[in-house]
Parts: sequence; C-alpha cells; structure tokens
Amino acid sequence: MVEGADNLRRRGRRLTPQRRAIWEALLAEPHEHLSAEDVVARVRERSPNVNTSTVYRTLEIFVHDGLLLRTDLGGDRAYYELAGEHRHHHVICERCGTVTHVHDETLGDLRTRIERDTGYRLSDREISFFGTCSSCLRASD
Amino acid sequence: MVEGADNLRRRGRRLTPQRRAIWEALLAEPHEHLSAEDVVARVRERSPNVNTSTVYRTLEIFVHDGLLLRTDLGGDRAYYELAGEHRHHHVICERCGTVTHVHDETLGDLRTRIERDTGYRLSDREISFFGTCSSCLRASD
DNA sequence: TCACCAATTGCGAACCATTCGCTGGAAGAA
DNA sequence: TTCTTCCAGCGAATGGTTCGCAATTGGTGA
Repeated sequence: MVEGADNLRRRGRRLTPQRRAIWEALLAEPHEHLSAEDVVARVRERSPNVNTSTVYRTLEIFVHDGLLLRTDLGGDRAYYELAGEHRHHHVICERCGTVTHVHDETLGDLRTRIERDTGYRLSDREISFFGTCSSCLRASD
Repeated sequence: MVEGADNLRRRGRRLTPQRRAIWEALLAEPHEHLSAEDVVARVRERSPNVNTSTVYRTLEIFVHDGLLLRTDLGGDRAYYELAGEHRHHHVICERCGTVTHVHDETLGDLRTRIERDTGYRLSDREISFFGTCSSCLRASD
C-alpha cells in the first residue's frame, strides 16, 4: 500500500496527504473501474476537502508513472484501474453497461498479426469490445 | 447517391435540402473519417446556412438508419464513415494520429472466442487498436 | 393544386467532463 | 529553520455535444 507512495517519491514527486488519500481510495477497490468522479466521491468520504482538480491532476500523474491504467470504455468519461493486474481487455454491454474482462491470452497472436499487416507497433493499451451481455440477451427473448 | 435519400424516405423520414447536402458531403469523401465539425465545414462550402445542430441530428439519424458508422478513435470526438464498405477496424497512431484500417479477417475467430469466453454477443461496432505507426517508429530511431 | 400537421431547422443556451490560471500553502532538501 | 519549488484549492474557461423552443417546411390527403 505504500508502494504507490514510494513510487511517487522515487520519481521526484511530493507525497502529499491528498495523493495518499487518492491512492488509498484506489486500493480500496482493486478490481473496479472508477471514473474521476467516483474517485472524488470515495476520497471525500475520508478527506472531504480534496478538490476535483487535484484528483484529475493526481490521476494523470499516476497514469503517467505507470501506477494506474486509464481505460476508454466507450462512454463520455475515462475510467481508471490499478496497473499490475493480469493483463486484460474489456467487453462492454451496450444495453446495461456491464463491463467484463477478457484475458489477454484470448487474443492469441492477434497483436502480431496486426503488427505484421499494418507495420504499427501496438501499445499496451487495453482493447474495448462491445456487445450484449448474457443476461441482457436472455431478457430480450 | 440517391440510395441514401431513398433510404430515408423509406423509413418515413423527410428528405430536406440539409439532409441531401450532408449526405452528399459524406459521399464526397467515401473513405475518410470525418468528425461532425468536418462535416459541417464540408457542407457549408455549398450550403453555408446549415446549422451545427442540424448536422449532429442528421448524423445521428444516418447512424441509426445504418447509413453511417460512428467510430470512436480514442480522441474526444466522434468520427463518421459511410457504412457498406468492407468491414474493417482501426489502428490509431498515438504519436501522430494517423488511422489505418485492419481487415476484419485479420481478427480470425477472435469474435467467436470472446463470445465463448464471456457469454456476450458482440456487436458490429468497429474495434480500435492503438500503437505507433511505422513512420513514427522510424522517426524515433 | 391547396391546406394542414407533424417533422425538421435554426438559434442560443445549457451540459458536463475535463483543463487552466492563479495564488496561497506545504513538502522536503540543505 | 529556511528556502525553493511543487502542489492544492478555487473558480472560470473549454469544447464537443445536446436541448428547448419558435418558426418553417415536406409530404400527404382532399
């Protein structure tokens, strides 16, 4: 839990109470996809005076320093999750918004094939797929 | 070129000069990814009085009626392209923004595997991959 | 051909996540 | 403890997109 904090200092960043609070809020939901607004709400449960701008700036720093992953789930806002989990991707239900993980291994050699076809070197960014989840499928029968 | 127009009427939509103009602007760039603002600019070259709201509303209708594909290229705005092209996906260069197509066949049986793993039924939405294009790779050597 | 009505347009304001500019304050090195 | 530099709080700005409403118009029925 202090790893994040130490990581910050190691990079010449200051360890402020706000950054601590934000990091702890993220640790408290290790598998969730949290929007900036979610993080603000969680942080304020214990530190009511932390400002929205501060949260945005801190999340940006965490992402830049590799502590957090910023994920585009197709909506109008960004989501954040702790880095260092098993590498995975997302399938988002277009009906109910549920987000499900897809193991990276499921992609097989897709990455290689795309790189061969396009000449790009793909980044580590997570990939978002869209569809309808099983319970929404059942509900529409 | 009138197919789009007829499609509209067939669905009980009115065929207005604005919709014609917007459709023609889209047809003029059959392989481009145009933002709403791009479309506004192109439309106004010939029809200077078409309103931004009208363009947004019309694009939404075209997407809903299957004439257009709305694509999320990872930035802060949506892009549109004519439907009915070869099914494909996108790789976006995180350095320079270039967008390259990936044939759907490149995905192989990925769709099936994801559906089997997750229980979702995937939609036809295009998939966005991110990386660095070959010329940016070369430039960074 | 005409009149009528719902669909559509134009316009400006509203939205909303995110970013910025600035100033006071605090972290951390010396 | 001091000093410097980074950081937090605040409110305003941004920018793509959506909304509300009044005026207009497409297309149908007469």
